[in-house]
Amino acid sequence: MKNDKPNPLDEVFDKFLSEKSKIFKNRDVLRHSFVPDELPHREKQSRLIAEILAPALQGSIPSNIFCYGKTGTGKTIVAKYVLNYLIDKCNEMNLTIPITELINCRLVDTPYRVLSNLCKSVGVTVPFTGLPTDEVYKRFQLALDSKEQLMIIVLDEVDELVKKDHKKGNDILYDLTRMNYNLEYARVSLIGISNDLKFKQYLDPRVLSSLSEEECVFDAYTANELQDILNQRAGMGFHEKVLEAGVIPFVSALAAQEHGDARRALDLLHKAGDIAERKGQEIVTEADVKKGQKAIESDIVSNTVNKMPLQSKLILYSIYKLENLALADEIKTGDVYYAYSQLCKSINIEFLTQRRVSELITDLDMLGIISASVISKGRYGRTKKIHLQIPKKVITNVVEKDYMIERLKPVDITLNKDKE
DNA sequence: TGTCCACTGGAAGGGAGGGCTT
DNA sequence: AAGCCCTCCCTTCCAGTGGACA
Repeated sequence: MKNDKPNPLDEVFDKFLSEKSKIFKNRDVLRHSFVPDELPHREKQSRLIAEILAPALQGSIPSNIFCYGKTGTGKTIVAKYVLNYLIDKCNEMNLTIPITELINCRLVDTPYRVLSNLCKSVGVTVPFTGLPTDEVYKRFQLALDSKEQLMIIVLDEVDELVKKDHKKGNDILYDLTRMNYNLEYARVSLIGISNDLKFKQYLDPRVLSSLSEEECVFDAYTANELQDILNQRAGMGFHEKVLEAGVIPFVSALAAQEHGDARRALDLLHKAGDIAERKGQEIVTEADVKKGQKAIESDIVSNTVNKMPLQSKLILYSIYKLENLALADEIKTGDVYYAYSQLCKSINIEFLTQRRVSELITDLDMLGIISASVISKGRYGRTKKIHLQIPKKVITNVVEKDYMIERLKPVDITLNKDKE
């Protein structure tokens, strides 16, 4: 398998395998998916959820719970933590262990897929498409009700399910929240998690009342609370005295500015450790944190842009080209559409309608890649005022590397008004 | 004060590509 | 093989809108 010539990659792997990390004791505990034995500053929420789920241990039907709070405020981890604890408790007391299923509705974003995941967790396989949703629901219900058991379903980012299709999203939630009425032996409890506080307004009142029988609010962490969380994880994840004194307060302060996002804080601490390690340092400094922050931001943006479909890249590229024009002090939807259609013509591909382009512009805005605010220009109509929000370097590094876009580099873009 | 612009954004539906049931 | 259903991406249609201008 090996030839005589040494592969330079050997050096990388050998070094990694032979040397113990001077920085990390255990990297995994710094991942936000890791569930520690204790959750600082989430005792109240853990207790509340545990109290709501506890009756299930005695065979009654637990209430559905709706948890909400901003990103990185510990909603998902608290749900996982309580469920793990519940399972341990059942083990300890020789009780039937509940089936638990955590579904992230950002990834599993249609009623069909949610149901097919639920089917899988009760041992039923369904095709990834082809069946009527009703049929998948029936199969799930039948399998679940085949014996006395409790199932706890956690729908993380449940708002995504409803935002995508109000009617279908509400229907599936209605069915799941009311499922207990149709079950003879099994019981179901639903935990809905959302970071969109406006989400409730999309919900059918019937769904809202049954989903939020109990509510659990997660406030943003303060800088001090973040420090406690980071200290706990750093103690497990880093070797002793590896972190320079100011590192944790600095990371906490940065994350507190980002509306108290613990996930972000952990990522940043992890990244800073990585940077220090790669440089062969023995301590992590504030400078590493600063570099880490830049690297994280740049990674996120580049990845997002890279994964976008061609049409969105072309729209983004049109905005970039327009921003480079001296006249483009105020880029409007119409300008972008005109520029975009020029680009499409130059590489001989069909262009989308303005309605669709307007929607894709909104998507880019949601991703934070551009800003697009609706403004009125009086008798000159209503439009979106558009600005690029990412460094132009990302466009040249990522978008221009797309093999389709490479073909149109020489094309000159003009503003809509220039054509008259 | 009414008009009118350049859109926005909701709703409905088409059709392609996938797969199931009968 | 036919009929049906799903998702995804898109089009078409159209009512609604904020505010500059006549």
